Amino acid sequence: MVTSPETCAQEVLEVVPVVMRIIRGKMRQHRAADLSVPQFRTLAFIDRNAEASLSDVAEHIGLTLPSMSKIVDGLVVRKLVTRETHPDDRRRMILTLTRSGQTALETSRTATWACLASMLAPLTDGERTVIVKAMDSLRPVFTVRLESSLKTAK
Amino acid sequence: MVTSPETCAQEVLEVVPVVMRIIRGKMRQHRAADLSVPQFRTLAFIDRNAEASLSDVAEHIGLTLPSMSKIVDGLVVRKLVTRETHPDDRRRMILTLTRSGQTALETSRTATWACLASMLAPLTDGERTVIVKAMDSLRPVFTVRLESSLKTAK
DNA sequence: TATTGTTATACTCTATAACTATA
DNA sequence: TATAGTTATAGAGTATAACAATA
Repeated sequence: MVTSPETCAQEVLEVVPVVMRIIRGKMRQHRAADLSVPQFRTLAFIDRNAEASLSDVAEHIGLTLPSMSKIVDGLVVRKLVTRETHPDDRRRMILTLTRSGQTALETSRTATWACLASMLAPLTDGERTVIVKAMDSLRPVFTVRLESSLKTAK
Repeated sequence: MVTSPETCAQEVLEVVPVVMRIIRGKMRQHRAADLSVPQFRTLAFIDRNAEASLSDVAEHIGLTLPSMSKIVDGLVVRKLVTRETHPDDRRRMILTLTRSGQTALETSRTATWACLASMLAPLTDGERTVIVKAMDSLRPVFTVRLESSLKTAK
């Protein structure tokens, strides 16, 4: 079976926005955490990358610095993230999750997983396997490369 | 191979937002059309469903009536859509694409397809086939009926 | 001079509540 | 009364441009 890039693109363009809308809704629905998708992704990145700078996060999430700055503002106000200046380079910020931030991330992640999982449960194992394989193919294609800014920063 | 709903959900939750962000960027990038994703989806729906009402569009895109109304406002101002009252029920709107609207839709669709296709081109045929199959599985799962939530909201 | 980040400003997207017009 | 849609209002997400602080 041959699948042209065009056909594949068409399918992706049709389905991904629909899935995205559901994910967004699910996340907002969990009042305990109440995180938007960008907020969730920001917390997740900071969790995975200790002492990340604002530029690191912005680059990975794919936002401009001002946009990222504003999102982090909100997270700091909600006390989910702390923002300190780096002792060795006072231009840089060191972003860290607070205890609350870790909890919010975990709560949101678990609840959203559970919701999505229940939606995916009616599918067959085979279908889910295909979906996972598809995601594994798509991930590197659409992931912004961090050209070592993180590593050099550390 | 067994893939649990949880594993599948995790993968979807991780990859879909990344793909979505690229799609959004690509769409905005084509200055000729310059459509946001919701605008694009709205035009596509009106194109597929002649004489759609505002409620029809809102329900299928998954937005509230005021949100949809505002999006359509913008499209009407840009002369991509016409908004007329239905002769048989003057509460209803009849939404139709203008010539410009058809052109904008086609331009945006083609350009975005081409961009995505070029990103998907390095994958193997097999990988693309898997992606298409995955999208076909995901589509019905996430194409959710919103009537219930809309009605209870009233 | 280059880098990191913030502020100012201006959009779009989105929701809820209150309203109008029509049925 | 019920339905279709708009207006009012508010807040988040996003971008560009201009700026400040630091290196």
